Amino acid sequence: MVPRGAAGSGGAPEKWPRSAAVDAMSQSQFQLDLRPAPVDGKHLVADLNEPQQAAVLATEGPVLVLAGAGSGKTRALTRKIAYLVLSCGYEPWEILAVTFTNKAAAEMRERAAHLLGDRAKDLWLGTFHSIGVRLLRRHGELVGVKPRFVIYDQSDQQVMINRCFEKANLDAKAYSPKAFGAYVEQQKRECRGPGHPELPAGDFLERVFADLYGLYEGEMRAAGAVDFSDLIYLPWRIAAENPTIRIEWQSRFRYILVDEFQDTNRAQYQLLHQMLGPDRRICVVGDDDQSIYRWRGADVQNILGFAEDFEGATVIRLEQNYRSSKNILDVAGDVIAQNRTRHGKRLWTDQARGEPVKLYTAQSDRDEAEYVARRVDLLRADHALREMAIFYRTNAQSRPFEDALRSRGIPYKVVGGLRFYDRAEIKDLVAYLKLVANPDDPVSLERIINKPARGIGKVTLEKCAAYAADQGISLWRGVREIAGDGGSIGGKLEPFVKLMDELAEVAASGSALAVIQAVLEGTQYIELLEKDGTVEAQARIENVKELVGAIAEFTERVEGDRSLGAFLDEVSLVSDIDQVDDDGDACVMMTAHTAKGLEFDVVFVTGLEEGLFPHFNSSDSDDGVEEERRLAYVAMTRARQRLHLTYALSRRRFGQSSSATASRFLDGLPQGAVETEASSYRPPPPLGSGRWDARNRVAPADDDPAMDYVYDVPDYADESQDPSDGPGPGSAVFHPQFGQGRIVDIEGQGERAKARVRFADGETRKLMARFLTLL
DNA sequence: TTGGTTGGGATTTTT
DNA sequence: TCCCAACCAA
Repeated sequence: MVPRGAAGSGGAPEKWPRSAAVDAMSQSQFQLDLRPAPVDGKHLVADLNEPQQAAVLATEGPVLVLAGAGSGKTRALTRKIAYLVLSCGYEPWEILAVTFTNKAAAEMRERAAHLLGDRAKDLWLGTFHSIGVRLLRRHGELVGVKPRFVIYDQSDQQVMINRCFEKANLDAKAYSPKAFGAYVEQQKRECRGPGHPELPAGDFLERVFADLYGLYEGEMRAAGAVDFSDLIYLPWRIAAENPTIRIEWQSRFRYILVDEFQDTNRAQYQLLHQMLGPDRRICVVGDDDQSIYRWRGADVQNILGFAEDFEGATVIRLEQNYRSSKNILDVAGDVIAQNRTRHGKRLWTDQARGEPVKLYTAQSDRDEAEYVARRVDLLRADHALREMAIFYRTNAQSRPFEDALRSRGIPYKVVGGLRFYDRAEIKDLVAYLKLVANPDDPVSLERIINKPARGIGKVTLEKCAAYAADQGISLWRGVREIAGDGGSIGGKLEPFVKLMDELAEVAASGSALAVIQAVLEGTQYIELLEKDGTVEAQARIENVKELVGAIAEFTERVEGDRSLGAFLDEVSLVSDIDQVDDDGDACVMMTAHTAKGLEFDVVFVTGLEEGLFPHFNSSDSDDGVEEERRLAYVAMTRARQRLHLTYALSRRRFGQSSSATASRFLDGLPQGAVETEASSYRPPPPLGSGRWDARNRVAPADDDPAMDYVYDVPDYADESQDPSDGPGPGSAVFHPQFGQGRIVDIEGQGERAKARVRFADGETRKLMARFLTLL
């Protein structure tokens, strides 16, 4: 390959946007010499299957790739990028590739680097949000955003909303600030700003919110802050309102690729439309069966209607799965097949059947966790721990698994829950950094003005706020002016103002690392924690050190004056999954949502109970249940070799245990592919036979991981758990001959009770209830 | 202003 | 069960 020399660095896309003159120069003068001659792309697709090849080679006009789970879409996508650059004459910075997470972007860049070398650095590759930040940094003034804006996360935004409620004299109890936050997000998702004619104004509340929306936006701009939705909405507005910019973007992004297209929302779709030139060179990749973010505003219609929206679009289906064994694919396929609203496709594989999918019925959440931990321990012989993952519906479910793994000394890693950057001590320190970057940010200021304690309480702060409002200046300027006036309040404020001035000086000449060190120095943050001496304080110190480490690492990566701002941008946009590093061998656990896009040798999908997975809050609508089912499908299709499904008959919630029944997603699993395992407990009582007795428990067999527990006997003697309210229509049951089923109805009582049961094979049979065991 | 206690409420999922 | 917000005492 011809080295790119001068034109390469001169045309560095990071300095974007270059003036038109530079563009013209680099193209006319250097293009002939330095653009590598297009190479025949055959070697790039030689090892791909036919539809994958088609996806890579379709470079004119809109392309929709419907890519099933594990069908090699990332591979096809990366090859396509390489093909565009190496064979079609695109420069890397003319290609925009949007991924769902930063981690996915980093992976794609790394893969692209194998094919493109250094040039991969120049690709526009990131999440919608990170791309949005870059666009907004450059052109934000056009929509009233300062170039040095900070990004508010959800909790910062909530604080700002509370301020607005106070300013507007609204009772936070009568008009929920949370609901308003959701309102703002929803409007921006629909590309509607304050005063937009289509803002909902039906009821009183909506009119109150519509007014408040204007106030909120004004306060955000004055604070030099943007919220998450702004990162999409504002770039869209810039393009929509400024034809020159729109044309500039369109000619810059000559080819656009979007991954996980099923989870894009309307604003993202609209932004794409703005950036897309008349040639419509766009390739979107997604899977309607894996759409799991409808609750966050994702619009499946984007992918379902793509072919109509983009007339003449090429549609390509990737249906061969390279990831999972046939048994796993069969089970997942049967689960998703029960959804009505889908394109309808069936993945296939030429892999072997593999291990049967294991279904385990646990007595309790603890029993479930013990089973999983024991399995993990056994499977360590064949699989690295990092190749084993435990998935659950809600973060709160992680604890029993943590306990069980810890007690066996198995290293594990919990992904999600409380994010690193959401921890109080980290938020404090980041708030200092944010304030240095943008002193007008009142949310960060209020957070840290009295951390550590400086005797600045509510009253003092209110006086400052009143003064600032009176003078029409920012809170920070109000604080600074009062600090200088020699009064008693001023005396308390002065040291703080002095500290901030010092920090600003450090920031002016130093890196982000220098600033954080000055913050720690000036606040004695670590020393104060040390004095505390508690275990929690120790953990906090560790976190602080980790933050400093992260900043040090970052400062090396990004040089110079931009490092503080760039670091803040990055921390504002990291997600849980981005934080997962591959070093260290540990079993990982996370929610099913977080699992999207990952794969493991061994997967445990846990808590498959009615009300939990599918979750109550989604169970009342068909759409809701279908989304839950897709989520279950996503979770199951992460598995390469072994898939374990588990549920528990009793589960602790809010500290007390309540009984549960098997999830409907376990109904009708394909007989041949699934193997049932029961817990060590003697099965619960036949219907109508009275109470279950712990004495009936059979002795566990030593070598069976399911037979490992002799404790945790469910407390059926407890009044609240009277079994009479257990078995009934809907209960999951087990029959020695017909397997699992669900009771339709029961006749008679005691020994002579008969039940009609719908079994997994779809048949409904009438049987003596005493031959059934309640699951 | 601060720090502690107490009572009520929470749990869906997150860029 | 745990976490936070509101309240209260010093």
